[in-house]
Amino acid sequence: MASVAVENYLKSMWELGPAAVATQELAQHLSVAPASATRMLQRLSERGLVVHTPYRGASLTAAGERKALAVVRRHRLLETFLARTLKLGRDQLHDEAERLEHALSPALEAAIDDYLGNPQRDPHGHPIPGPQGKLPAGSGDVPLGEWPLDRTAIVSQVPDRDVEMLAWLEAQELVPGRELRLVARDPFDGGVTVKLDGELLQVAASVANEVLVSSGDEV
Amino acid sequence: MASVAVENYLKSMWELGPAAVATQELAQHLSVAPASATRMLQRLSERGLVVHTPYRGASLTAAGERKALAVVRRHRLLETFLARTLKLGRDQLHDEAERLEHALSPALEAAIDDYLGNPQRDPHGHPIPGPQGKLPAGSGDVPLGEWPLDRTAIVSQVPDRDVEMLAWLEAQELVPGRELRLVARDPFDGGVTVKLDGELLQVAASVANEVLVSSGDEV
DNA sequence: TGAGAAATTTAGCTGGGGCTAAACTTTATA
DNA sequence: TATAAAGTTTAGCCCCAGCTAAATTTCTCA
Repeated sequence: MASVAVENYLKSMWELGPAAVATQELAQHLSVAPASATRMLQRLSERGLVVHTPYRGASLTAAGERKALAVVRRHRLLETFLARTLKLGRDQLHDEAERLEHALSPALEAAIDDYLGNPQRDPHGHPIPGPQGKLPAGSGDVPLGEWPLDRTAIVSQVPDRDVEMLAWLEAQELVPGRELRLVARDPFDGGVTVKLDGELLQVAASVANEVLVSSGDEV
Repeated sequence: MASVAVENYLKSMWELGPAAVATQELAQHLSVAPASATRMLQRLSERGLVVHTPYRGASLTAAGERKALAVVRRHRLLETFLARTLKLGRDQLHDEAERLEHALSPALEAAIDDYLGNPQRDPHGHPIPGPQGKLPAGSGDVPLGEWPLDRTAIVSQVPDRDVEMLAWLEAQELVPGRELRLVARDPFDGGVTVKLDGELLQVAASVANEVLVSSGDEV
């Protein structure tokens, strides 16, 4: 039903939401001209997937969000599937899933979910929406930069788009499941120093904002 | 580079070839109007992928065939991969691979090939073109209907599109690798009677033409 | 062999989804 | 608070790939 383009717009809207998304922001995220985004928002609006207030941005309707989450689910299931079967590195997963997510039938989606044992998180630690679009908790996850000093944390989520950052994180073994402790916070730019297995590591603010951690007490 | 539509046209051309393919035949195979096929043939001709003689049909150029075989390769690798990992039935494979084949990157194709150990045949027994588009032998395969009487044969290929026929074949366990013997041939319509594990089975001409067998002596 | 049937191509339309340039709002600043 | 800058939308264009109807070519058979 929904074309590849429509699915991508909805997914981007979801990723940039839930607050109203500016036309330009959306256009940049999708690498299209602002005028193209405007037109698509108008179409999505007609289809009831988006609420678009001219000059004020747009946000997903409930129906739009449902469709967006279906795409996100397929994406994350695919990443998990490719990692599990083919042992692809975390940095390869995103691009591959990005293409395949639009070609996955409901039957195949179900088969993959089944094969994987209904996973709750993908290899980046991102929660996988359920078949009806319900997102599992993941609520306790906070940016590494905001974690209190001297309390043990477990890395729960790393970014998936930024291959550079991902490679660096991988090299430091700063991956989901890793345990660490915050030993210092730079008061100006938000960079932090963490201790991993006794080793001290300097983490830039941009990275500390993208890496999420939790106490590890959750399911 | 090549759109989904272009890839599908090339694949159909290859499946219907190697003799010149009539516009109507192509159109039917792709479920489009004949006029649409004409226009696409003209475009493919401009791009040097096809030789089109107006009113006389078209055939693939070497470049076109290379691209077609790349699509076929992805299709058959995907079928093999899905069967191996997800245990999908032979009758589900085709449709799924049909969609995914257009979204497979070279890197992922290579990873799958590797994971599978460079398979030579897909689950239907169809030969998988190599990375450079070379087709493995499969030369000894002949239609079941043309096999000599009373000589042992091994089923080597079954159709992949016809879900009905595939289900029937599956039910009779007439699948690649199965051993059988021709005990009678209907002189009029080409139907045959085969013996499977001592059981006699009547096989209609339409089926006997689609199922390929060999002596099993090959690689 | 010549007329009708069948196949094919051309002409002209549709819609999706890009783009740039120009017009219009909103925001920011002097 | 007026005006310039920034953001957004409209207007008008492009290509792709489908469609139908009409024109053309080829085939067939009386």
